[in-house]
Amino acid sequence: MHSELRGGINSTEEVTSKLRELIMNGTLVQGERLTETGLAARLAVSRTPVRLALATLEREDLVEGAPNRGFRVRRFSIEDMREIMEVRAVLEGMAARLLAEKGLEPDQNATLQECLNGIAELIASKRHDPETFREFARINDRFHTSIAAFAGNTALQRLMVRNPFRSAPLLHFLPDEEGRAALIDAQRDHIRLVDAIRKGEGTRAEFLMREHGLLPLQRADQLFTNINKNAANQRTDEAS
Amino acid sequence: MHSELRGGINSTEEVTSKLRELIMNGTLVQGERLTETGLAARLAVSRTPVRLALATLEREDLVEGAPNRGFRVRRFSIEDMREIMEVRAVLEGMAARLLAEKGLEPDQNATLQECLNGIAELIASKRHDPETFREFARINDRFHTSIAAFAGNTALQRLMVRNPFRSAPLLHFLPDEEGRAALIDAQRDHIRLVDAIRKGEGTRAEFLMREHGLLPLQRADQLFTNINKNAANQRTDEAS
DNA sequence: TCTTGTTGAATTGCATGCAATCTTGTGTAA
DNA sequence: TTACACAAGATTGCATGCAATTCAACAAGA
Repeated sequence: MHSELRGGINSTEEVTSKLRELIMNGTLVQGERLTETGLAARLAVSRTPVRLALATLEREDLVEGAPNRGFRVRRFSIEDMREIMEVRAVLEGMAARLLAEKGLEPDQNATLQECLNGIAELIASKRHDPETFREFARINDRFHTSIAAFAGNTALQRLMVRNPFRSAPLLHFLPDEEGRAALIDAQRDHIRLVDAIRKGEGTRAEFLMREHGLLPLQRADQLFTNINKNAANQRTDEAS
Repeated sequence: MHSELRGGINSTEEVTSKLRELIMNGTLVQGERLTETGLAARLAVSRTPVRLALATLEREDLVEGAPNRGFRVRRFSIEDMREIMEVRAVLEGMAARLLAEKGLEPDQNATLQECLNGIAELIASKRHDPETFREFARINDRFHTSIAAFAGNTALQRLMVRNPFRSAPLLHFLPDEEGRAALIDAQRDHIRLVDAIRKGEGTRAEFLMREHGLLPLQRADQLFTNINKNAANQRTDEAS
């Protein structure tokens, strides 16, 4: 009974976010079996909140369950991630368009500008350590979340909050140099995006955002291509 | 303990879909309080599956719950419905674009054609009774569901299946003549949409679908305008 | 060696008890 | 009459027991 929990109003919520975190940061490996009793013991609660939490996570597509056979951590293939990002890109594009069409309030404009400035500072600092990338992820998240919130469509906003996939975590898989390049690319996109929104150019904003949303995917492809090339080269080497 | 249930493998699923149905068809009124014990008694199960079902429905935005204060049926304002439809229209537009870009398999093409033919028959029959509208709703649903399925993005498909709002039910609120007009409009949209998909014109398909998705909204606005006009006239009458 | 049947342990799904929290109705004081 | 306080009833949230199902290991037969 080592209480890894305690601190929230109700257990179910605590368990849900704790599990979400454990899955997202890889502590619970993809495909791993999740038993109610096991998790209950680990989190020092009874099976009831665990069961509730798992049902919630199933709706978020973080775990998948079969009747009478419990749950396991969902496996995400590259193809799955591509699909999720495509959907996200379209939804975020919609948010950008709505915001451009509606116009920015002064404080909203200021918020976006803060994000631009923050990332600009990070780039100017020329650092490429993990902390820099985490800071980028925070600002980037705020930038995108803000646009979704400012767009004024609560149904859209809710959908995006629940769709758990953010692109930033992918940066961790890139080597430092590439990570820095990705950061610069992202900033370039952000600047053009904010420009379009400020000018009320809805269609331009929408498609800039779509393209921006697929940016990490291109890098993933690139990574994959490199990996495949290496594999191919190795096979050629072996054959000779 | 009048068993309104029994017939499925597990209770939770049964309760979930039963509740979904009760909410959708209006048996459970918007804003109505839902007590676990009440529902459990009504559906002849214990509180456990009811609790799980309510958690699921909360994620679907059909009910809303507050900590320690249970759940109530969610209230949908006109504005809420507009927002949901806008999101749906964008997602369906995406599906149409993907399908157009990917190209139709022969059997997929046949399925869409069947839908077109079915609705054409309904229009030709010149009937405007409730059964005709229900049949339209069925075919219409199949049409849209098929496009979502054929698009080949499972993340998108899942999102659309879970977003419970379909436009067809709104037709019930329209007088018969308007309903028939709406049906003709929809068919016109469908034909152009399928044309765009067949020709691989992704952008055209996407925006036709967006416009099509907002069609019931325009009619709702029209209805509302009429209602308001009536109200205004009555006020003028009273004043004179 | 591979397939198939069987048995026991593990696990899920549901029911229910109990404490904590909220709601509601009544009484009291200003 | 209104505002407030308080207590009783109702309801939620969590823990846990029990039956039904599934899983795993092992043995028997092809």
